[in-house]
Amino acid sequence: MMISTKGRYALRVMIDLAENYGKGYVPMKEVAERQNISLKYLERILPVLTKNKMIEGLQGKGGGYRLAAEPAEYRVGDILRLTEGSLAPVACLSCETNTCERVQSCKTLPMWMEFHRLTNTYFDGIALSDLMSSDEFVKL
Amino acid sequence: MMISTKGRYALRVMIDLAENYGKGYVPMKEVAERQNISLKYLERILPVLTKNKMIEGLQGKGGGYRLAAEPAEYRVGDILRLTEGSLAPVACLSCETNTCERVQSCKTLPMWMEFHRLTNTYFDGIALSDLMSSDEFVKL
DNA sequence: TTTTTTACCTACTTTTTTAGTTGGTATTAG
DNA sequence: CTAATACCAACTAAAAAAGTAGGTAAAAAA
Repeated sequence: MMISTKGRYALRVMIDLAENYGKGYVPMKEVAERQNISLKYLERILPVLTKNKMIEGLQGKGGGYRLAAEPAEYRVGDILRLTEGSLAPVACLSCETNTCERVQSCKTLPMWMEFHRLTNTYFDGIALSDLMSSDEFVKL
Repeated sequence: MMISTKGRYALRVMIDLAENYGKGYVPMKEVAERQNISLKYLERILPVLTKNKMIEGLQGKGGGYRLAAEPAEYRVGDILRLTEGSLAPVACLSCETNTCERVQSCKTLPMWMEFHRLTNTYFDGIALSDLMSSDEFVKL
């Protein structure tokens, strides 16, 4: 399985916040209930999104989270790469610590690279706004 | 990471056998040495390929494995689906045990389904013969 | 100023998956 | 009979995934 709960939950939270865009700060407790996800687990997933300015958190009563920009500004690819670390299909692509000494002769590497490119292109082609309830998701 | 060693090793074994196609049975010991993979681990991975008639094993001295058909007959997608179980990006797609009760309202499901289709199409578009040393792998 | 509500933080735990290893048995050629 | 091979089942160690526990800090409302 390529996408873990981290990425899937983060995406669902982002969609939820997108659907509440413009209504101020939304408490994560509400999102967790709506999405039926453990609040505590969500709290562990969100920091990477706030640190990368995707969402903004406000502490205290009346606080919560909100999107930092319009839903159309967000690419699903960015959200998944942040939360999953990478969308690479095999380890030797995910970072520069490529310790594989067969790189030069590897017969499958080009295939993995091309698939990686394809994956990024696909998810970068989808905006958060494409996944909101009002829209029907249609993609060739 | 989507593809584990099971799928990657199986693919390398298949390429190795493809490059020795027509030369009779090749002992897995040789393949393991060439590919620098534990023979014992390979022995655990291969049964699914033999049971599905992808390769043929012959016991005893002078035995080994060989492809059951020409390299061009094999699709990378088939090899990966057999060894990895499925190429689905998320669990809710990989089988009919879809216990998720949000199926109807899930805003991300169509996106995962389309990516799944894309993935299968990509890997089904590559034949084992495309990965052999003689060929230069070029794919749009 | 006290209470309540929220984000934010760190360490721990449990379960599952991955990546093997160990120790064999069955079969076949020479 | 011996050597080389495929074939088989149980076990193990390490890592990752998925989530819990138990707080602190900040801000608004009472």
